[in-house]
Amino acid sequence: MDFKSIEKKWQEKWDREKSFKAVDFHPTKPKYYVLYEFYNISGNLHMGHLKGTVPADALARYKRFKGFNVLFPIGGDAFGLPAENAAIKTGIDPHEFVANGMKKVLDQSKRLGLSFDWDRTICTSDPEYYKWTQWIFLQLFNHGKAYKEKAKVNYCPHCNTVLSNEDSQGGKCDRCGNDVVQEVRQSWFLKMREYGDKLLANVERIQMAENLKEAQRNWIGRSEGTEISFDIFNNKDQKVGKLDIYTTCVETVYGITFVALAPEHSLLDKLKDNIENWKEVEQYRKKTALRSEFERMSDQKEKTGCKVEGLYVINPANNRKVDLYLADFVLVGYATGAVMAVPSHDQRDYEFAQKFSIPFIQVIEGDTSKMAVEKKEYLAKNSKLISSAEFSGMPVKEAKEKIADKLIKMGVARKKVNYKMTDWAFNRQRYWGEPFPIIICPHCGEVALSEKDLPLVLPKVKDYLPNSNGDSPLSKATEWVDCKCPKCGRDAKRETDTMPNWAGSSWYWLRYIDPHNNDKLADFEKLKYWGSVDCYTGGTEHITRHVLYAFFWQNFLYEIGAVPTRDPFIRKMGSGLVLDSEGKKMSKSSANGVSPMEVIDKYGTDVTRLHLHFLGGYEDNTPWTYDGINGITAFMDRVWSLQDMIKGKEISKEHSYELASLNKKVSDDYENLKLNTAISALMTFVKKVKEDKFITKEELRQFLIFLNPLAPHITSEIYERVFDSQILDQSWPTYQEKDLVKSVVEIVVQLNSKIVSRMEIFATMSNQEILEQVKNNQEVASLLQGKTILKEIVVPGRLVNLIVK
RNA sequence: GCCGAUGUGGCGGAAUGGCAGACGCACGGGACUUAAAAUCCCGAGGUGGCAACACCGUAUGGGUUCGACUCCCAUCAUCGGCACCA
Repeated sequence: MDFKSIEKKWQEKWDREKSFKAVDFHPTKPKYYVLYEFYNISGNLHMGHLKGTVPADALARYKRFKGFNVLFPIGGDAFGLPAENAAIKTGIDPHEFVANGMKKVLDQSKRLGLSFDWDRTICTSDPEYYKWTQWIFLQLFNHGKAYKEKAKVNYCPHCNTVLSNEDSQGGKCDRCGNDVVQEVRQSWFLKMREYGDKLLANVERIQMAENLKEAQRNWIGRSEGTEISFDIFNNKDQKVGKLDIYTTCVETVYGITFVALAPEHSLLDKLKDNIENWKEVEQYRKKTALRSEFERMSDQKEKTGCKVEGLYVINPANNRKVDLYLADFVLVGYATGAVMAVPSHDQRDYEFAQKFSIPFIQVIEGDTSKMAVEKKEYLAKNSKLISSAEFSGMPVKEAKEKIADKLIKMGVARKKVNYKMTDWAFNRQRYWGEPFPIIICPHCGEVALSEKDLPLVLPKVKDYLPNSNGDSPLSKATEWVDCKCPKCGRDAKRETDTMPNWAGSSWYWLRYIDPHNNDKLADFEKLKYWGSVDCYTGGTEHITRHVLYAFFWQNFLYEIGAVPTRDPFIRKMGSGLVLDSEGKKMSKSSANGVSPMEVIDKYGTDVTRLHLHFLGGYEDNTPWTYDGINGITAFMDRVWSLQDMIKGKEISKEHSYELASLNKKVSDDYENLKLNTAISALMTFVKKVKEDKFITKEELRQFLIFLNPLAPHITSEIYERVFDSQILDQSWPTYQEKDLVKSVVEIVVQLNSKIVSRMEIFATMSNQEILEQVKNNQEVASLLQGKTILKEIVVPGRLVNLIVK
């Protein structure tokens, strides 16, 4: 049997007949939206793509049999580095690179037998698409959620571009892996921090693995605390300013012995004239400026700092004078960039105080002789306060609230929530991205284009490198850059930075719903019909970037009435990685990589699909190996040979139980993307049929449908041959609950939890009847002689356990 | 350091608190074959025993339970996330 020609035949047929077209507003079928994280257009598909697409495909095919109107689309994430780098290296126009790349991955997808609705294919670098990415940016801008500001941003000197925090995790550029530095630059930001609580609510609502949820919560980094205002005085005891400090440990306020500021803190410049050791302060600031924030964060051993002479603050809780220090462990980007330091109860403060001989005031019970007694410890023990005025002797948990109340009543403090997540640095000095629909006018500032001028098309250029002054490559396209201000009509220039490649992926699932709409990002009624994505598959590496961005934009679009729901996805299934022989992630760049196309050429698509997913669960990492693929090939041969074993028409009594439980098993497994156990259940059924040396026509029919989501080609072929009709026209077989119960079952008989016997009983028997049969059993009866039964445990269909003495 | 997930044969991996190791791979034996491959049949967690069988076994140590891979506590290891976050 020639799998290759069979697979080709069916792939061409599906393509020709648009077999997997989703229907808007289907009159009878309920909708189901399956999404796979679209392709980054960079080259060929790799094994990782199989790991994510095939389970989604199986789910989509299963749901169609189940009578759902399934939307299962695909597209290309095309802006970004691969195309830009190819352009720089080889001079190929990124437009062309992407067009070729798209064709390649779509063709390869067809060879994988994926049942996408090809008519909805989108590509983020297509002006018809990015018109709406720009439109969303305009809305963000017009609603005050996008702003341009001179601020410290992550910058990759290797790629010559600004990066977001999400793109600089661990201080490394997400793209090139080189160290990221921090620079003050004019940058665009989206007010993502403002959405912290809403994103957390999305995290709670979505169905997703706990470790992924936790990663997102960590990234958002919400904390609740108190912000306290400290008055600042000069050495003539004149009040010269105010300093706000955020703390989550207000209970330690009586233990403050110094206050530490981030070296970059703007207060220093304001109070420069009062600072007696300005030279020293300036030097320290310069020194820390040379080290990136990442360096400072990773270097935790040696505390460095600098005392600020001539200024002090007053602790409002007890009116104590407190010295002021600069310390590079204080980060300017978090909270107010200032810390109230309590050496006895914070290990960092402890080390800093030791180094600078700052006194300690212990305010909570515990042994602070070797290290600080920190929050975690004293909260767990609910220790008592000491040396804290009227709060001394109070348990921490109570004191925490009472002290906060007191300070709030005094008017020097307020409750505050903080996030580690920052606003999204949204501009890149790149050619291959969405141009900002913004004109920079020397008189009016940043002026938004009007919606009717969208899309603002990216001009074709010859030179893809950034300007030597660090400006974006687009700055060289002067004809495009020079324009008139829409507000005042005078000469102005376009924004020449482009959007990050995450922009296009932050809303693409919405566009699939109405991909060719010229008036709206998608028709609202269609958005309502398709709703949230029911199941979103893809890798886990984007969980703190793409998925959070997706939550952010969907919330915003919901708030401006552009979409009907706050939740982009109902369920997110994170797929594991395919590992190479070294145990490393297999990707296109991996040296030990195996191309899915090469496996398909040798073994066929169906076998390849089954083999990879038989190796391990969807969420687990799968070490790739050819070992075992022969077993899959043999299984498929056996499936093929079922055609020659048909005897009888309807479901036989020999197989009714097996068929019904197979139905239940694979249904559950497809729903949960557990393809490995679905495959083993299918194998077990074939084994049983082979043993019995027959299969009835109806049994084969159902079996083919059960296998079809995994092995769509061969099952389509056999179906056509045997039944002279199309498998895709069939619906999922149903079964009766009674078929799930074997009429006769073997149970285990235990005496004092030890197996002593096995016997067959009728499944319909009551517990009483079972017990009777067990006790009447000769073998058991002899063992029971002279013993008293203390307890009888019956687990229907499984076992009887008699506790005797 | 904090948080999360995971830990089962030679290997990949199965098991709503109820016969651990399903389903496969690799392996051993047999059938077919001049032979090999393919295919088919049989075997197989470990230890002891010719055997029936016995004992031990799901990272380690405790606990709950008639019964624990599964639930609880502690420890260890691996992977992942966050990390001087005030």
